[in-house]
Amino acid sequence: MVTRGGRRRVTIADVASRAQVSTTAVSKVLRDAYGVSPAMKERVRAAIEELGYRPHAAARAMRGRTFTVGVMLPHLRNPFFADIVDGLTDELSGTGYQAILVQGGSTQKAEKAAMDALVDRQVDGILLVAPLLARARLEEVARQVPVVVLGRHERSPHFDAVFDDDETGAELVVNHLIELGHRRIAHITHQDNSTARPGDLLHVIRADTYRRVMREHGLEDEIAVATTYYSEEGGYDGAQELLRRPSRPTAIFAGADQAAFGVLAAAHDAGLSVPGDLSVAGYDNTKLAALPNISLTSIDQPGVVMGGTAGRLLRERIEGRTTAVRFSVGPSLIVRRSTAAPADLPEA
Amino acid sequence: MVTRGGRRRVTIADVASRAQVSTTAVSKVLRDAYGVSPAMKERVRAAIEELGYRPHAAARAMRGRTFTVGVMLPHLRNPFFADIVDGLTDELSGTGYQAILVQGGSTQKAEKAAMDALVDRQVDGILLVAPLLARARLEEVARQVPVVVLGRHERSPHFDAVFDDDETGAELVVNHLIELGHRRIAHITHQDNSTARPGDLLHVIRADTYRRVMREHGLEDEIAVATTYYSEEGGYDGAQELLRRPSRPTAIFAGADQAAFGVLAAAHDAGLSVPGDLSVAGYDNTKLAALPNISLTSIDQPGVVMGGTAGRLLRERIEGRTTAVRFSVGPSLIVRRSTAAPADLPEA
DNA sequence: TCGAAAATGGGTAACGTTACCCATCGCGCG
DNA sequence: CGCGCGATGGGTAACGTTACCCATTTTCGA
Repeated sequence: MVTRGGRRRVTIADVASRAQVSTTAVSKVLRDAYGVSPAMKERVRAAIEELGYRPHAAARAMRGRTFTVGVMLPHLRNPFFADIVDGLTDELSGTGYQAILVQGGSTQKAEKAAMDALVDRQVDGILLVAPLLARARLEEVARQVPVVVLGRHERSPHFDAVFDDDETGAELVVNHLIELGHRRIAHITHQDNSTARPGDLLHVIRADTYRRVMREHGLEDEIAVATTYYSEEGGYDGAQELLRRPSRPTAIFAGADQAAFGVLAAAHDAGLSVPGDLSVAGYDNTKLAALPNISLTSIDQPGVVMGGTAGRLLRERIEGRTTAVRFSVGPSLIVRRSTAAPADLPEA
Repeated sequence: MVTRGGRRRVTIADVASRAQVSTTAVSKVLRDAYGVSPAMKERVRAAIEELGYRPHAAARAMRGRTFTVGVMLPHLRNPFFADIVDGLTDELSGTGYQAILVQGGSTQKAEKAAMDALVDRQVDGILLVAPLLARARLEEVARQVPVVVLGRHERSPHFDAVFDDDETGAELVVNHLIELGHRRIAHITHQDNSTARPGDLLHVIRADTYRRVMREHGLEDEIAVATTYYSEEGGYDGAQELLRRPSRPTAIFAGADQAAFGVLAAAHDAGLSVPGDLSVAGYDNTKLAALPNISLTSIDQPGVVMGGTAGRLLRERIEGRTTAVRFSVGPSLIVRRSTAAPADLPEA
């Protein structure tokens, strides 16, 4: 290891000698601990200011808190994650906590490595966004550090869950399409590589709800699901597959906007007009969905609220709460120009 | 701080007693240091395996390396950043290094805080993506830890720079529009909040190049620049402003795809067809640009390569290199359907 | 006025790891 | 046969911070 040229870091000892107090005193001031007179507090604060002291997070990690929360995201491509992180950062700002992010990737191995990386760095709490691992594995981590899981409907006594009511969301979409007069409504879902209980995964819930609503309207024979990925390529491939089927769907409900964008591309390449020949709906209401050229009907999830709530729950857990909390937010349907009545609608 | 229920962490001492060697020996094995016999190495490895030992990054941070590199991103909304991070992660995989990300935000204060957070966490190297701070401030950090800056054309003796040749890229776009027959070509640039030397900032280079190429073609009187932001809103507002001007442009070159998406929306809302009434070009060639409904002419930057290179340079610096490197990648023009000859093209 | 309790300040041993140094052993060479 | 050196292994003092405990001073009620 090369020795860097910079001056030695300002430590608590430097502050102590400057303020003519003990290092213990400085530490107490920093932590707002008991046993400090206002006068001493003032002197120490001044010394901190003058010397530009910043706590050494790694050293703190050896003893106390790091004032760091770790966030694991599957990837950075979904703009919805940006909302979550913004909500979290907002909630954390002013509390002295800093968020660090790591990429979980798409395999369980990579995800485990990412989680371990956070544990090894001694973060005070971890937010897991849409993890793949089985609940038992998450609970293992939750035994070591406070955990909040976002995007899974888990009911665990050991960590909190924040999620969108995907059942209601999917219902809104499918009902909307049925009300428009569609019967051959297909769905594109996500191929998971997960060992979680299927019923806890948002894409499974969306797909199951799609099937249930179809059945409830006597459309069980029209159920058609393509299992690809919640990504542009996945949407494209899924749509191609669905459009090749003998009874071509008149509407496709993609489980995520990203996939819906791929559906739009596939429709275009197949020479189908949207919504003339095919209605398309997504989920997440990403900003792009609102662009006039796209104008995608979608489900809005309050990502900022979800991220903020996750941050609050994490802080509560760090402060000592041990009872589990589940927080569900309500989705809302945003109708745009990608959905309309099917062209061949038989007059009622 | 609550004491967590989990078992005590496995430490180097546990491994040592299991393998019947000293902690020093274990440390040596971990670091591949000199003075270990193959036999001992094997024993220690076995013990590590059996106990599931993982190095405690925070403890390492007190003495040696953390095997962590920090990445500061302005935000998570630009999918181009995902490519950079993927490139970096790829390059780092197998080397034992882990990347952690922090959000820099849009103010210099937030950016400074984000950088400090990385320094305080004792990362071995830092990748700064499109930072706002003045070079002197970056060099201050670079004195303490290896730094690579991505997206600025900086020439500093103290850190490496990885960037796209924005001059060539902007030239490609403007020449393309001129060749199509456009004369009233406008540009949307980014309002920076930066104290960096303007000539080092990519958006300034793109804007300056736009002006230069226009002048070189005798079009100095047609130069029109809207200074908003590289974001959808920014593109929308900028386009509105440009389209209100007396001599309405027939083409708009937005400095980033995100802004170009906003331009498309503004054109739509103004009742202008693209490319019939207005040609639009972007920069970055994000995936969305390729969607048939958008089909945006853009400049492709090899983000994965840039991120990978940044990772390599960072590792080299961590290994001891102190001479500065600048790495520039070549952009390429991707022509799509958002650009065409202007409608009122006078026959030549 | 005395004693006890509260308020205030500091000493010190950890936390897990690594860098530096020293001790031992065996072997080859003069 | 003795010496020196390379190979191998370990002891130990940091790194910067905090938690626990103890010492001293101040306050206040009886």
